[in-house]
Amino acid sequence: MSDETVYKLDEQVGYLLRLASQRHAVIFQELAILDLTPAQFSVLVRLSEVTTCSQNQLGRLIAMDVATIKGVADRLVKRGLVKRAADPDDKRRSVLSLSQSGLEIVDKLHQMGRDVTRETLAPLTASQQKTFLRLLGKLV
Amino acid sequence: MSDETVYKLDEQVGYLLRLASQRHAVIFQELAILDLTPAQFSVLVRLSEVTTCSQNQLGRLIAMDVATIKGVADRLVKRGLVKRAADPDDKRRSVLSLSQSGLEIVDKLHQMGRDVTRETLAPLTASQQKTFLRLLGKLV
DNA sequence: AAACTACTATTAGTATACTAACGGTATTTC
DNA sequence: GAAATACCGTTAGTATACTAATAGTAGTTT
Repeated sequence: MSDETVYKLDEQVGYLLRLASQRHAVIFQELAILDLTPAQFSVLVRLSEVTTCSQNQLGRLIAMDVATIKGVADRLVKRGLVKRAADPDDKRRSVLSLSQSGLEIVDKLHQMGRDVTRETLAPLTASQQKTFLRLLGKLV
Repeated sequence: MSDETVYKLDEQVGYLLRLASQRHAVIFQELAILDLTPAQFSVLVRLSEVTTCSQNQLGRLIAMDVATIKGVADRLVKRGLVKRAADPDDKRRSVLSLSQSGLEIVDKLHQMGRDVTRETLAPLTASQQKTFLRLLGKLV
């Protein structure tokens, strides 16, 4: 006889993380400006913080694979929210920065991000929200 | 002056959920038998619980889109872990069930799932783990 | 300076995860 | 019993997210 209880899929972290991410994605989509995705949002916000950055370096700053950041950046450049330029000092690099349109929506992005977080955490009390974010932060 | 504090990407639920999911995916991959993915794992475990199920219904039981479950089921059928049969009572439906090979690994799946969860939650104390899972469950 | 190593970005391939549209089948409603 | 509605699975298209391979560039070591 094992001391383990019956295995319940609905109690596993990985499964619950997927469900929570799904719910967050729905909320994000409802509140998103310009039909931005969470990944695109992260790129824009981080880029506004660092002003200028090589593509791979930016990926590292938001935990995105080089192949992933490539695609996300491509779409943002195509939409005119991000500029891509050659680095004069290092021919390997392309330097990313926000375009004028990108710069103009930064404040709206922050407000939108706050709304998404508020709505996502709404099922929890203020104190539970603090606890949850603290513990979630430890798992990263 | 706003009463809101500065917007920090690293403190937003959505961003943290993505990072936590990434870490979980890495751990899952390290401990996975047969190179199973988390999605495939969910299908197999749920299918072992219900024995038999239509494809779309199974998707609903693990919060997977009809288009998503289609792809996941296809790969599992191709690998011989899942059987797909026509429903004699409803010509629209295809009925899914575990194959012999699928049935034989159920116990290993449970053990593996427990290991993944244990490793993923390792940064937290036992009491924190309970709290975290409870709060995460409220966000689903 | 040549060799080695490390980093840059790109590409191809796979696996989720969604939307939207489709044709087929069941059920309900009148 | 015919029409309307709902559900089934499939397909095409888009967006993340990874691996692995590649070519080009930069730095380091000898």
